[in-house]
Amino acid sequence: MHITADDLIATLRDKGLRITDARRAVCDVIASSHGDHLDAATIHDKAIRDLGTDLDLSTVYRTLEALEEAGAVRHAHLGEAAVYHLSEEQPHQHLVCRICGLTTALPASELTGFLSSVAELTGFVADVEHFALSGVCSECMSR
Amino acid sequence: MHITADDLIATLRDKGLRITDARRAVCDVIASSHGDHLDAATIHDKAIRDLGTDLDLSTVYRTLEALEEAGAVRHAHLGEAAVYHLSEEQPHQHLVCRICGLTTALPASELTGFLSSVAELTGFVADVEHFALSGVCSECMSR
DNA sequence: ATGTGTGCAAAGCATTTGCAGCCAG
DNA sequence: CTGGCTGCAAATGCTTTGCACACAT
Repeated sequence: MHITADDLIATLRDKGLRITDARRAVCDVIASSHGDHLDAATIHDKAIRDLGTDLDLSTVYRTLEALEEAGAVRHAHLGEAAVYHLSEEQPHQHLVCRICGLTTALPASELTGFLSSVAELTGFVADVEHFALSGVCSECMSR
Repeated sequence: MHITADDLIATLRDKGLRITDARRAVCDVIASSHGDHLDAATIHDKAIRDLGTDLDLSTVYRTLEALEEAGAVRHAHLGEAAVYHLSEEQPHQHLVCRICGLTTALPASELTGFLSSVAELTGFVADVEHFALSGVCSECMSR
């Protein structure tokens, strides 16, 4: 099932951290943006606009850091800014077109074979999430 | 065969650009660091220390940009700073350990199969060079 | 000559950090 | 109460840019 904002709050509480409006807001935004990958600035904006919680951008970063340490959230680098998402999401590789900038996802099924052979060969356990695969999408290729 | 500094200079000249000491120095450093991936600051340092050419860091960036536009050089993101290398180098995927920071290269043979299936499936032509694959190396895994 | 390339300094971005006060526990 | 959390502002690290002067062509 989906991770809820309360689940994230509980995670923080379990770490012995205090629960504040700012942290609640960040948890809300992340939990409700299920599937999307948001950067810190967007999370900040959403917290202010959608939730009416006035918090500082640095607090967003600090909260994301705490959630990441707790293992509830991960971040990836798809472009300029780092994007954050729930750890529970299924592994998928992002394909970012360097021409049009469009991001598409590569099904996990295609990845497992590749990753296991990498692990077999080098012992390296890759985290495909972390960096996008840069390239040119089919649309832009045909131009 | 290896690309030489003169080849790079010629590339710039062919683009109608002027040849200066600063540009010569950047070309020298890149051509002679064959195989290595250097960031702008390192190229800057090497130009000053090894070649005695006193140039500005911004000039390094501008020259790299020109070389990249000409297709002679490419850049990749392995960590904080972007690293630059000759385009002629054979494709290889970098595996960067998130624990110890060590970078190892993945043989091209492992990649081609994966990449062609990605292309087949999605039409996306990936540039594996551009981003490293983040993960945990075998050393750090066993700890 | 002439406009391209340069150094310098300052601006941009995303992110981090120091600090004094505030509030969750 | 009391220390963890916050906002604020300033600092960071990489990269880009504006500008007046220098120099390759």
